[in-house]
Amino acid sequence: MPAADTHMNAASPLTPEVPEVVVLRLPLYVRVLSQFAQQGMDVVSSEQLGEQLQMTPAQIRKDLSYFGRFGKQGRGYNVKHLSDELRRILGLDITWNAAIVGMGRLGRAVASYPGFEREQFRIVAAFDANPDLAGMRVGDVVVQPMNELGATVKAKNVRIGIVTVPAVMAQQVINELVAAGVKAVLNYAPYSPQAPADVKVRGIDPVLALQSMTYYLKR
Amino acid sequence: MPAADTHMNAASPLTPEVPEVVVLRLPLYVRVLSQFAQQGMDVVSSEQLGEQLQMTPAQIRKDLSYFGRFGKQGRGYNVKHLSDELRRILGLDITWNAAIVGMGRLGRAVASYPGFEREQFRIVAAFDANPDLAGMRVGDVVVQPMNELGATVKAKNVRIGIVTVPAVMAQQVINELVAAGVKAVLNYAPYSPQAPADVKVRGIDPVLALQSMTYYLKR
DNA sequence: GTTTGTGAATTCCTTCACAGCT
DNA sequence: AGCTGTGAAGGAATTCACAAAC
Repeated sequence: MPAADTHMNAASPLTPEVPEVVVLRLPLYVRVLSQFAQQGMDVVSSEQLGEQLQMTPAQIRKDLSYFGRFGKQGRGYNVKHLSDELRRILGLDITWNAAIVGMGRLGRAVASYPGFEREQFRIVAAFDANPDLAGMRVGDVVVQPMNELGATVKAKNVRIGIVTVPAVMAQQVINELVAAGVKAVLNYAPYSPQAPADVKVRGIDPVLALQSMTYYLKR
Repeated sequence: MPAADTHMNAASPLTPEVPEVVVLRLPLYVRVLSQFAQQGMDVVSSEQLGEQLQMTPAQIRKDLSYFGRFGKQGRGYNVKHLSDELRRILGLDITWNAAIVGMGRLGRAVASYPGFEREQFRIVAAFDANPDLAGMRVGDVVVQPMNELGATVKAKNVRIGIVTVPAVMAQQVINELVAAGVKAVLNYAPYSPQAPADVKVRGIDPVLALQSMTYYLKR
């Protein structure tokens, strides 16, 4: 196991855990660093990062300090170096395999989204409960029936499940993915699923996002 | 920064400043209440809501207490009543008009997603910078050129913008939407935009969600 | 001079625990 | 008895502010 964690504190029996909210922000830093790199910048300050991300420089520095010391006083952070370090910390230095379940309109759109491949997430299998869809080609993969999910997930080293089924099917599908060994689920269904504590679930629901904004719109 | 006013407490009894995290959770409550209603339940406890949403009952009760007293001691909450109240609080008792900008593959998929209409968000206009797409029919609307954005947004009472353009175009498009009077933006571009404080922006980025989960996967 | 990294201070959020209502 | 609503307590996250490094 690589020594990705520079944190000390060996006295506590429990590992000093990085707050989840910090982990959620790291990809944002990676994204903005790519942008700065594309603009030809090779050094950036926490001030500049904070301006772009609408957050305080102190928060960025504090977040980074959970993982190490990546900057130079009086100068800032090397864009390429910080980006590489954060990618390594997040486990983005390798390609991750994902399986998508639900090949209706939404599933086909998600499977065709080029943003995944661009960031080294590869959809290596697709499933649908409708046997009529089996054999259909979507992107780089061929749709398989649900009964092949367990074996395929294991055979293809799939660690991530993407769920694009109707809300009423989501729990059952997530159960099957978890049973097959998946430890991370990206859930597009408008439903809050149950999952074991060692399985990470993130929801993508544009309707929830809209519904929280209307609160501020209605004067 | 010497403008540190620690006594700016708005003494107004009618505006108890609700934390944004609370507002972000309200749509979740609405969603789970619909689910319970569909199952035929007409009363729920904070315990039951908490179990479904994986949060503590106390948090749910505290959140609701920002807006009123919706439950009955010893009994719980009337599902229909609480749902109606939360929808009203969120401004979901009316239909909201939205405009979508960027009619490429992603934009067409988003515009066709039935989840918006189902929750009374109506896409009433669509725009694209490519003049060749003008006139194309997508769902219920016809794609218009960008130079018609300002007038159309005003004419059709659009309060929400949905941005499905490439990252490099996102800031410019958001600027145009804001100039046209839009006060809420749902941003699908993998980019963190700048916007005035009175404009709400929420990002939808499945890649960010995946990137924060891999941190936990790489054991 | 500039900017980081970080303990300390502060602010914000969650959970507790129980009075009070049904 | 059962469950809400809510001050108070406790815990987390953010921001401050400054010594150290360049």
